[in-house]
Amino acid sequence: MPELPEIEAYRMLAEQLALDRPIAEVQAPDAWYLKGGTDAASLRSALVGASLRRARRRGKVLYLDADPAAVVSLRFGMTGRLVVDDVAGVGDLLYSTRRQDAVYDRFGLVFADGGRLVVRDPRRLGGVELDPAEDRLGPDARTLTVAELRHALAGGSGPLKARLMDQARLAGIGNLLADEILWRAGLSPLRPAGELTPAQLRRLRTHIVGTVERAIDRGGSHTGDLMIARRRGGCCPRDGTPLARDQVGGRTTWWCPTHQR
DNA sequence: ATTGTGGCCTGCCCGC
DNA sequence: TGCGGGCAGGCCACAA
Repeated sequence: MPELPEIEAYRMLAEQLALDRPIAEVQAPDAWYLKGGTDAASLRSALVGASLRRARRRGKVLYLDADPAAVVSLRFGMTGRLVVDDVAGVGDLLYSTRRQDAVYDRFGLVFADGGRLVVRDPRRLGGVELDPAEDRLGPDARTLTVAELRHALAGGSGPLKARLMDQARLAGIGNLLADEILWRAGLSPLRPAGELTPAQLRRLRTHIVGTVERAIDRGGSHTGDLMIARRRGGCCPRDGTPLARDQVGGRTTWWCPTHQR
């Protein structure tokens, strides 16, 4: 599903293909998909005649900066893709259908040249917002510092994994990346978030940034080394221990009780 | 304030 | 072989 690495691919696609093309039409056929009080009329008013100048990303949110000034945020849930001129930002998406069907188009910008930027999301778990509040998200996981991580985890009594996936504290980590990061860092997903030693904090920060960067290079959050074992009967690729399967933060969590402490 | 839970959405997989 | 109940999880509303 789209986590930070997939959204980064979408951002690059938008930067490559969608900038500086005057917008002729806004397609917003699904009012449910418009969030934060946004409606189709306000989107048209802000965007028709404008052009996109920049595509930014913070965590799992893609921001399109338009000129005259307007910002559109795109969230992709777990099955959303970005498609520009029929070029998809990523290939297969875990848990999403491979069908490329226009009935799943939830939002679109039609350019004056006839091309199109589309959010294609079968399960409608994503959303579009005009001029969103961007400070609802924590610092981006790709460029996370130790100080930022310390602050994100401070005072937390809940499980470490739940904090890592809290987008308001740390933006970009989803369920698959969280499992992979904690597995690589050798930390239990269940340990209290606020009780890491300075050395563990540094180690975790290294693995967050490193795992994210590697997933971007390798083409997605499903490319981690733990992923092949993330199934019933799966064993730890590092030490062969049968993996534990728990619900942590409401999410299915696969982890190694031997080397994750 | 923080933490936990349920529901939304839909395609697909597994077991009967 | 066909069918239907779970399952997947990002995110939000809500409860404690």
